[in-house]
Amino acid sequence: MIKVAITDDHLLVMQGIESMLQFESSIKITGKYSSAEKTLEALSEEQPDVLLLDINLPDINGIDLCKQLLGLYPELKIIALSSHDDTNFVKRILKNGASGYLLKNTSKEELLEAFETVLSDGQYLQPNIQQKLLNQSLGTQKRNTLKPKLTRREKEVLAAICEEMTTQEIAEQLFISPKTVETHRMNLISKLGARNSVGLVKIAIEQELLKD
Amino acid sequence: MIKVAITDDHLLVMQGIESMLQFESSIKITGKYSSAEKTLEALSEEQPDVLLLDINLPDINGIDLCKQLLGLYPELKIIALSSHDDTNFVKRILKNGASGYLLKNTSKEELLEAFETVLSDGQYLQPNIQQKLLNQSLGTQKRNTLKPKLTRREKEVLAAICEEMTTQEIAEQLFISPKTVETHRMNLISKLGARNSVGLVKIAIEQELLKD
DNA sequence: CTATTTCTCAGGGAAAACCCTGAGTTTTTT
DNA sequence: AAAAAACTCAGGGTTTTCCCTGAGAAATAG
Repeated sequence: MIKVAITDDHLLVMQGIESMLQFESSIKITGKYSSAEKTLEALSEEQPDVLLLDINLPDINGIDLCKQLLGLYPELKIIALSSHDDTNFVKRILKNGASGYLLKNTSKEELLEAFETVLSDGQYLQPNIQQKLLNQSLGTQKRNTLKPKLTRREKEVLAAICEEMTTQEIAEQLFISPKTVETHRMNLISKLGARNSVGLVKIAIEQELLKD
Repeated sequence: MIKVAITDDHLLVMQGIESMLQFESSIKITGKYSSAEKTLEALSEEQPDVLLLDINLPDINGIDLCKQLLGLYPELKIIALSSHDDTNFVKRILKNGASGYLLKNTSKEELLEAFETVLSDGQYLQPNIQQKLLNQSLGTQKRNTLKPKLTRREKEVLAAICEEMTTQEIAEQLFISPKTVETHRMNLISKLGARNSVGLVKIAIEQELLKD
């Protein structure tokens, strides 16, 4: 008997999973939580074998919650649930200890297979996501997924530029010299291939560079 | 007996709705479609009274599908389903004929109420979304309230600014003096309430000021 | 511990953007 | 035809951004 818990703020998804698994005698749903807080609270009482965890939670970032939970309960297997198949996202959450990644268009069969895989210490990814990750690591990708890596400071400066702040204001906000802000701005323009700050903002919005 | 169909590429959501409504004798789910294409195909055979339509479909933009369906079947009531509560998004889909908007964290009671409301030619919005829209229209928001009217030239200049062009370049492209371009830029900043060109671009993207 | 990356800062100059005022011309609306 | 709105341009000044070089300190990765 596998004990499964679900954390998702979408009732429909919760219902969907429950309905899918209701006639599976090997599965028992031991908990349904609609927020990170409730999950933490409930797991302090009793831990399931597997937690299906929605990434887009209202209160906390799903990745942080994942990290936190695994720190508390190293035996717990977490399968990330998401609507998006962004590979960078997948990589991030897997790096933070999740054992699997499922899109919400999954099937009962896939769910069951995922449970088995992660409980025998494997890692379960949906085939198409696996393919994508593979392509990415092989460089077989088209062009668009060239998501440049920005450093912490660069992200902060970029965010401030997007807020229509001037170099002077950014410097004061970050407690650094205006010259340093300029350096970051120039590095950003160079890294992102923009011609000026306007291009920076466009790229930041398009590629969602500031999310997380 | 209300005939309800669902279009959503997430099996879990589909299952969730079905499971929620399975014991409602007044509701009959007449179709479940995982893509826009399948929906169009199926509705050409038989139309439901209400269609629960996920906005984020793989093949077509949900808003376009909504418009298309209502062109074909004016009697059809469409309730948009989404994970996001972006008010601009809500406004857009309602303008395109949808009768309701529900987040995926809805409940059975709300679903049933939504069905009733839209079938009696009303418009159903979740209370919190309604509140948000209200606040927005009351000017409780920063700059999103008014849709500023831009002149032909202003749109051209704005578009060029968004292309990362300098005043000099824009002047050459439009065969006008750089001074004139500056004037337009200043008028834009003033009209749109931006602090600089970066703000201009952000607003242009957010509010789709350059579409037509 | 070492190598690499990131973060920090500066000088100095060119270019672009920002901001005001004022004003004639053309186009559109009434 | 008159009024309003949009388009045009300029003078003249301030502020900000852009761009280069160079370089030490701190944090991170191997």
